[in-house]
Amino acid sequence: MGVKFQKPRGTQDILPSEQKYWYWTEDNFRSVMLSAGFGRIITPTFENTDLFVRSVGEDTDIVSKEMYTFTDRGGNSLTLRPEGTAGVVRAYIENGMHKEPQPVKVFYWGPVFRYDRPQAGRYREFCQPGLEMFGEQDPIVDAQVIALMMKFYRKIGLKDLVVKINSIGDIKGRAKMQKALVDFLSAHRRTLCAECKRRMIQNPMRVLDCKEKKCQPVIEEAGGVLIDNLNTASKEHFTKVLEYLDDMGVEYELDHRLVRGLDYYTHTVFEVVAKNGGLSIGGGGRYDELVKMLGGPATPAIGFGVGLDRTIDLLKKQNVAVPEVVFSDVFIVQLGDEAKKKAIRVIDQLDEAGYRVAHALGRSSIKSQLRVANRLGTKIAIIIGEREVHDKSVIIRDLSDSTQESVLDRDLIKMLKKRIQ
RNA sequence: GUGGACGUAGCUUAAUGGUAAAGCUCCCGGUUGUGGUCCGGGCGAUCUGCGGGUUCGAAUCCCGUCGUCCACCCCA
Repeated sequence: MGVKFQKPRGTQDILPSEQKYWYWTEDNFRSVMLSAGFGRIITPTFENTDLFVRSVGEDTDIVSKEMYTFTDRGGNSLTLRPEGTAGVVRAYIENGMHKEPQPVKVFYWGPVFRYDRPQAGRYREFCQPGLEMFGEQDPIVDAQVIALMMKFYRKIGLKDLVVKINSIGDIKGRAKMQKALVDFLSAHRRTLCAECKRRMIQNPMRVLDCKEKKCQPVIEEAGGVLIDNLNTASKEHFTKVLEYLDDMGVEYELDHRLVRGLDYYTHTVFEVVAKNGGLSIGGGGRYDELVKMLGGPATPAIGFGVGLDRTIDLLKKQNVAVPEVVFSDVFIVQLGDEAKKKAIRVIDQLDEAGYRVAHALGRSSIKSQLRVANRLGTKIAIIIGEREVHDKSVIIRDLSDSTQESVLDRDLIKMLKKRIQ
């Protein structure tokens, strides 16, 4: 059979056998968020293109070459969200959430889209849970948010992670810092690649992202230039954040080259990676100017996003045992027409009692039905044949140890409870 | 966006110019109503992602295209 259609490049089918990882991470994420006082928010999967251009930044890779942008029938330019923050900030402003008690704490879970060349751990549609916290600029929340993110990773069972962290300063110091950076880069312009020379003028911070070999020595130093030129307030903020992290026992690693691919960040930026290297599985930072920039009141804010697909890849790589999804507690086997009718009644009864009931009513031989039960991994089989119909009884068989007993219909639930706690 | 490898039944692979194999899975059976192991049998590639070309003849060679993976880039 030739397959006519295949999934679009960079997308994935996540089959039932994979779902245990999704339930596991989703349940944990939700409980970590709820217990920390975050409320769930669901925003549209697509927004006006301009929202992303303005917030993420025109000269970022995301906006300049990775967005799924389309024109709808009304002629509006819309874009499938390439990240989670912009939409939440828009919602915060649009719904007047700045009138709610601050800080406002929300979390989300959903797909994001980037037109990028697929690779292991890199998809065009991927799942990105995250949180945003508005209205608090104290460095303690930077540390708390990072700690919360690590708590999630710890709860799902990941080990050996480290937070890479840096500060890119506040907006007031940005001009001076950028000038120092540009001065420094200009002095070394001959050793920089063409792209960097362009970025130096358009968006100097982005030069730090360059991986061009010839630029490396300069960039290495440039990171130091940034840190050295943080203004006093920014330095203080960053120092406090690190202090709090030390205090909370969160393991971090300073990375002066970390500037992140989105323009809206200020102060603290961070990414999480496995200690033995690999892709970053989550990241975030503070963005104190974004709310105002998008038309809201000046509001400090901070957030992070988790790359769930990569997180799950890492769970597998680290052989973390996640709970199996139980598809069925009992399996009903029926033999003959009358038994089949009785089976339907028993299925209802057990369903009402809260059991997950599996069956293969379309099959007739006991062998084939038990084979299915075995394949599903069901612990208990309930066998109903002609004899049981007459005796008003059923056979309860424990497939794990091959013991079985005949019980009267009216004792079924009671006897089942003994075998399944 | 750049460079490279790869693409055979649901899955993992074999066959490298001569009319597509195997294991697993799946289905059926191994005496009266009992699974997992074992044994026997069967379904399964409208033919080797798709389209074109070279050739008497292609899964095997060439081109294009789609997809996967790797490196770069970027990030989640």
